[in-house]
Amino acid sequence: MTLTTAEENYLKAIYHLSEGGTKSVSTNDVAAEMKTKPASVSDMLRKLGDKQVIEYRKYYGVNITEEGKKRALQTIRKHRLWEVFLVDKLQFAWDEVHEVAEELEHIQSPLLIQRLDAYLNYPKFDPHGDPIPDEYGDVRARPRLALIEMEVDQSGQIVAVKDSSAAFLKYLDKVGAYIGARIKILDKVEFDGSMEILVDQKKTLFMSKDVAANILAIQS
Amino acid sequence: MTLTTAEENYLKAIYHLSEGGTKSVSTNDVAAEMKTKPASVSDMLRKLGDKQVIEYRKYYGVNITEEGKKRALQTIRKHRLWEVFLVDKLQFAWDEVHEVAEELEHIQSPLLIQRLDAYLNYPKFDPHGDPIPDEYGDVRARPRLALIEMEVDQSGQIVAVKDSSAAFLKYLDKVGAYIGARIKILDKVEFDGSMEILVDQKKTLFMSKDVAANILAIQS
DNA sequence: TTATTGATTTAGCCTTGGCTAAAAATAAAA
DNA sequence: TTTTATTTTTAGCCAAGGCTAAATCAATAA
Ligand SMILES: [Mn+2]
Ligand SMILES: [Mn+2]
Ligand SMILES: [Mn+2]
Ligand SMILES: [Mn+2]
Repeated sequence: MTLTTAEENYLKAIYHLSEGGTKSVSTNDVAAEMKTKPASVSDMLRKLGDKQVIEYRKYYGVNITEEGKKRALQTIRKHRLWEVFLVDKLQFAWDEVHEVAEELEHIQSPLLIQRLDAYLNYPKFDPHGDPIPDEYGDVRARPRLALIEMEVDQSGQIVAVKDSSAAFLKYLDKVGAYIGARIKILDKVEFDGSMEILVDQKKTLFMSKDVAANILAIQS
Repeated sequence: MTLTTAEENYLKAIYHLSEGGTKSVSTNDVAAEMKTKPASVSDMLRKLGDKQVIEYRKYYGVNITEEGKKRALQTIRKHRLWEVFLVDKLQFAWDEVHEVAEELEHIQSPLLIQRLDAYLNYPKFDPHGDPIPDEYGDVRARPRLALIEMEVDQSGQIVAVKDSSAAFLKYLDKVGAYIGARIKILDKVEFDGSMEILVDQKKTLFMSKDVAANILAIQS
């Protein structure tokens, strides 16, 4: 049973909103995420329910099924592989890839994805640090935490961003934060939650709590 | 003014059927090419006429406009660049690329195509020997003729195929004909139009007139 | 326990791109 | 010139994905 482009986009949104299928999702939340109206979402949920990729009980949100999770992860895999291609091979900036990948992820060709994966040397993470599921939908997730959750004097390495909007990514470029950077928390300001971070043992960075909440790191 | 995927496909079909905009095209011909019904074509022709990419007079075929030609050539450019990518970078066989390129050609991103073109080193021909229009829609076409039009003892080089179906391309692979091969006409059989060809000064190939009509060469 | 409110669904409409069957126009034959 | 055959268009229908407005349900407050 195949999904349309619209259905794939909805399913991906539901997967993300449900945090990997662990919680149920409301019609209104899906509408907000998809920038569409709740009435349109109700229609689509009925269709996705018919196709068994979600479990839909009227008036009580939806839960993604195992089959649905598998489908969503396939689309996510394609999205992230294309992002790697755009950045590594075509010199796109990491803030320029999302929209294009949003289209490319719907190209139907298992051979294409298999070959692309090999060509990119089986990458494990996309340009934003998000893990790329393998062809069976398995994700080798690293334990990550937001900078804002780290304590003063703790060290680590930036591995991903929570917000992949162009605006945020451009800001990170400007201040010199990037995935792979080694960091150390120098100070946390009680008053406004802002932080002072040492990057690569040489550069000091001040950031608001909003920024610190959207940078993910592993501790070391 | 933007075209939908369906409109782009129709326009491309009309461009090809009109032999680059030189002749007008009938509703039935478009229907056959698009594997759809004449009634559906009538509808679409009205839409394309409204968008000024064709000139549509009811009951008398259509002619593609200058604007339409430019649009069609952009789509053709994208199709052929993707085919080069699939063959050169992802190791697709030349008979495996068409369907995928038929989807990829509709991805909307001028930057993507510009970067892809550079990445592929500005190729001038696709894997089937068809010329790739530049970003302004200019095509540097080589004068080509079908093997069947060549005379005994004439020499040349295979530069393209007229039929790009998987079946035909697989057949060419099997018998060892390929784009770039140097050839010489050894014999033409009056009775059935079949031919005997010398490939690369060493291999002799017998082919039916149907095959010979679908291989294009430049004379030398 | 009833009334109210906020979330959700239903009803009805729109556009795109298909289809079939019927009507109409053109082209060909008598 | 009239009839016939072929091509093309029109009319009316369908499914997918949107929308707005109205109805309905569930949860909460009174
Ligand atoms: Mn998408
Ligand atoms: Mn990403
Ligand atoms: Mn296409
Ligand atoms: Mn080609």
